[in-house]
Amino acid sequence: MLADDQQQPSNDPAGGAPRRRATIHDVAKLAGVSRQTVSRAVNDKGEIDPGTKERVLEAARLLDYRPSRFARGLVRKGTVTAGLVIPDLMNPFFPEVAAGVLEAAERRGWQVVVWDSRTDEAREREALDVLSHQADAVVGYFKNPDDVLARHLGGVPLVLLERGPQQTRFAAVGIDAAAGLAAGLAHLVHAGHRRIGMLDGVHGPAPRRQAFLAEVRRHGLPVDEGWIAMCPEHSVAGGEEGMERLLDTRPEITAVFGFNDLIAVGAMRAARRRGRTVPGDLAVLGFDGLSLGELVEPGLTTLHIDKRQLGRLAVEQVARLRAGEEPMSGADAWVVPELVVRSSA
Amino acid sequence: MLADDQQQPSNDPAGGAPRRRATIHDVAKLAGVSRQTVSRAVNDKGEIDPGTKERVLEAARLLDYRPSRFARGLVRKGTVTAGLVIPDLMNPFFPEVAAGVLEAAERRGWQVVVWDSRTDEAREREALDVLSHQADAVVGYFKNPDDVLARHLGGVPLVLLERGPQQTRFAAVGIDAAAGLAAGLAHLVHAGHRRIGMLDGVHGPAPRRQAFLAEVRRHGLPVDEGWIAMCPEHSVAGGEEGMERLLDTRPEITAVFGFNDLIAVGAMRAARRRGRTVPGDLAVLGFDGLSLGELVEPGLTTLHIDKRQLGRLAVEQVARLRAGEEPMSGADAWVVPELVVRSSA
DNA sequence: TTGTAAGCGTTATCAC
DNA sequence: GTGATAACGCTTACAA
Repeated sequence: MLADDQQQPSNDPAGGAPRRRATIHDVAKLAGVSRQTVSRAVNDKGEIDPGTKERVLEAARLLDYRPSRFARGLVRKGTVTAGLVIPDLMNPFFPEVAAGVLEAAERRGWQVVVWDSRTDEAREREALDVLSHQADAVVGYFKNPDDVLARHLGGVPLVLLERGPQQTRFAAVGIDAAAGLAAGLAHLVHAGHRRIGMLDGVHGPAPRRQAFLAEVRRHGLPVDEGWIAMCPEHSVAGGEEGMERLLDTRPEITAVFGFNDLIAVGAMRAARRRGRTVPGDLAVLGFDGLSLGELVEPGLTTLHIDKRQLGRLAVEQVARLRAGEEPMSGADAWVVPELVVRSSA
Repeated sequence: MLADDQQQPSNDPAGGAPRRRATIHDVAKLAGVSRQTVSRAVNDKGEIDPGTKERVLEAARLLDYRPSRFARGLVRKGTVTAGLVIPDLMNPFFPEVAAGVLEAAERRGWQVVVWDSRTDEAREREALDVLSHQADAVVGYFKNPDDVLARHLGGVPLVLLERGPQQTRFAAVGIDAAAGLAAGLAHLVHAGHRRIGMLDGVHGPAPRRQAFLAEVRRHGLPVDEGWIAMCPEHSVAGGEEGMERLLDTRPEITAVFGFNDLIAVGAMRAARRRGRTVPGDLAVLGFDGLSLGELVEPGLTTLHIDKRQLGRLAVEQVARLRAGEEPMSGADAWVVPELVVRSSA
């Protein structure tokens, strides 16, 4: 049986030059039947004599025959491949989004080709150059502006992750940063904080920062761009660095909102290294809801996002695009963060 | 220009039934040229009049034409797609391995289709059933035994992650658990521990446990299966549960080795909840080297693995298989853990 | 510069 | 049960 062939370089019966892969034709010839019969045997349809079938399968095994997915795809429609572009596999946030995408895609019988762009705009473009040829649709995180994306997309449908409708002309799924920050800042203000800073991420969605600013002002608290420190990267180290800087320029803050949980954790570490206690001297609020937040001490208070759901939604958008339907917009295409209070704030 | 088309349901110029996708033929007809000319325009080869090219491109845009990747693949060889089967995207270990795979694959110009098996044997088989048709090779983590894998592989080359040569007839890349545990236990023993338990993972590679047992015995320490508690899952929660049990049955232990870092962190938490200090009353040693280990308190002492490298190696094995070469074996196909001492042990 | 013809490897249709 | 024959959508010679 074909199945029993386990030693891997099973190949090369003649032991010669690196042969081209066997085709259905070769198998047919070797088995002394027509290509059609080979097809029947390999895809085990009925309408074939068990004996012939056996003979064909044996020939196939001998030649290490595997049907060409291209030829097959050409003739059998229905194989859908989606591209997924992820900026940073090391940030636990994104694998979880990816899990949602994979889950939803699998449910639809789609495959997913994954690319790691490492938050690099040039790499994003390379990803699109490839995926635009190999995928039926693309979902992902992109820093490149709409027109650049379009140029490298060659007409393939695109669903942007974490971009609001006012930020792109493409279909998108996003996070309701405003709602999240309303809850988050209400919590901080309620706890008595009036001098609240932010640790922003360099290449992330601007809405987090805007929502922060809006909410702070709505509460009538003092704030300006000086209260916001940029983190060079969306990591714990980046958060530490940003916090150091913020503590230098605005030592009076009593609370800080981190662009994401990694940055927030970095902020806690930096603050404590500077001799500040958390939450005593400095309250820290994160954004993401990584499980990491439960593990650090004190536990991280954060705006939890259903990342899997974000991924699932993205796939649903793709499906709509493909069906020629209007993509979801507004609240349907949003995930709303939920405040999870632990000890850090 | 084609590129400027950004609104997404751009489709459906006639506004009718859900049309089939336009082919090169349709474009040729609309532009009033031959298919060959369309091909030239789309792949912008030279040898074409700028005017016609423009006209063709316009027609293509109008029809929302995208070349079929199948037809293309059929005629242009060289598109390689690898399948990657990952057991648990929520464990930060695996995204990092995946990153290594993606990195190496990209460098070779390969694409990677990712599947999340969620450590489920049935799902592994489903993944293989699909990937065996859609991928040129598969790498991944599998619980299914060799013969089952072979049956669902249909002859597609497979590279197993974290299986030693004595555990599989397939090509594989592994972790030198023995070397790791030698270093790890030496450290614990040197620190004076003589009663060391282990928190094992249910469906993980057995070598960790075997190496643990071997090393403990080599040091002449008391140990039997009772010193090893099974964790129901490879997570912090699983580690907590296992530790609870171990503390019940073997309260005399002064140190514990965790199957992976997540489990080790769970062990720390459970131990402390039980009133034991770490490392004072209980030393904890992990295995993986997740960055999480630096963030918890106390910092987790662990056997650090270069996960990216593991992924890269796997891709290299695939390349060898494809080239008909002998896959690497022994030390070449191993990643050696490195002891990272922090405060937990 | 452009068109014609011949595959690429598979499956579906329809005879035999 | 089995085998021609015609697609499938594209590219690559080779002509024109």
